[in-house]
Amino acid sequence: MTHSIRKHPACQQHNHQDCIRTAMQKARAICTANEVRLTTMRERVLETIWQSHKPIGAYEILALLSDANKVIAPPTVYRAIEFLMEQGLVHRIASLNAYIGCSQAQQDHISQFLLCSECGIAIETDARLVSNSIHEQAAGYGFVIDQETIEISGRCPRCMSR
Amino acid sequence: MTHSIRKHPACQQHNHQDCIRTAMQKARAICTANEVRLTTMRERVLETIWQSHKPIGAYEILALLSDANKVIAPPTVYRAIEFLMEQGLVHRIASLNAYIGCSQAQQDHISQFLLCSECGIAIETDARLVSNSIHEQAAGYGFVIDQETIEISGRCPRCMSR
DNA sequence: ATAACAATGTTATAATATAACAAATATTTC
DNA sequence: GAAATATTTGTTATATTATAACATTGTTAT
Repeated sequence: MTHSIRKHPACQQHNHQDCIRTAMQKARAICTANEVRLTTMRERVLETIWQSHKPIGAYEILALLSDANKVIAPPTVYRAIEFLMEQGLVHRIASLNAYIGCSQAQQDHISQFLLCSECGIAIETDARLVSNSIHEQAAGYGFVIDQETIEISGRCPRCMSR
Repeated sequence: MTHSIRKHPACQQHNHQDCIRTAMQKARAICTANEVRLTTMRERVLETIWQSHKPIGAYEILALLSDANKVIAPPTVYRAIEFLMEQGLVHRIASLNAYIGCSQAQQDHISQFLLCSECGIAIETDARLVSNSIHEQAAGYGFVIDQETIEISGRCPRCMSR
């Protein structure tokens, strides 16, 4: 039996405005539930991060939010990112020093990313199986896990077929 | 049937000079085999990285190799690190912006690290099982893997039993 | 309205990493 | 072995990413 290739939205033609809208709605709901404030600044940063399915750097966010009238300083962006990560709305991609919107916010999950080195896209996948292997092995060493950074770089299906 | 906890050398009392000596010998052999030059500078950087089982930052290496007589500049250290990584003698820990000696140099392997947030120790483990799960999942998305960054942070057995 | 708290602005600087070109050191070729 | 070539290291400058510390503004509760 052959499985067909699962297509991740990020790698397909899609109405990205919907992605953003959905993400923002979810974010508002989560912040309400958590009784924390999704301020204008935090909302703008999250929206900017969701601009694409590619991880974005803090200074890139900064540039997009700044203009002649209003220049935003690094701490403002980093503080918003910190907040968004605390609420599980954003992940940090350590291997790229960049940030990406969480596509399964609120659902308790272990994140794992497939990062295309050609187009830059990040595919967040369910890492349950992978995580099980990791936990098993860690347990073998008496190691207690706190956080898992699983970042896989390579080429996405779209870039492969070109 | 219960398995006993596997003890990683890094987490045990051991003669660390032996670790260093063995690593340096292996390094020399690998560089000879690869027909590349393990110069004095590269050797000193590798030796410094092997000073402990904890990932070390580039600027920390720099400080250890510099003194009043001779101040070493960043590019020197970064170039040595680059070389050592190319030869598979050193790994970069993305989540810490730090470097660690490879404990299974030359053996073609996928590295995975258990990083203790308390004592800083890094345990390199065989990631074959984990990697299988990852490859399986990536294949499901039509994603072709190039490099795997698997960094697990938590608490090592030694710190747990204190 | 005022106190208390939270978020943002502002300035400065820390930490990590690389670019570009010059000098020194090895290696190869003759 | 000397000249030509390639590799490595030195040097200076600067890019990139991130945080510290304190002032100001905005929000919430009393």
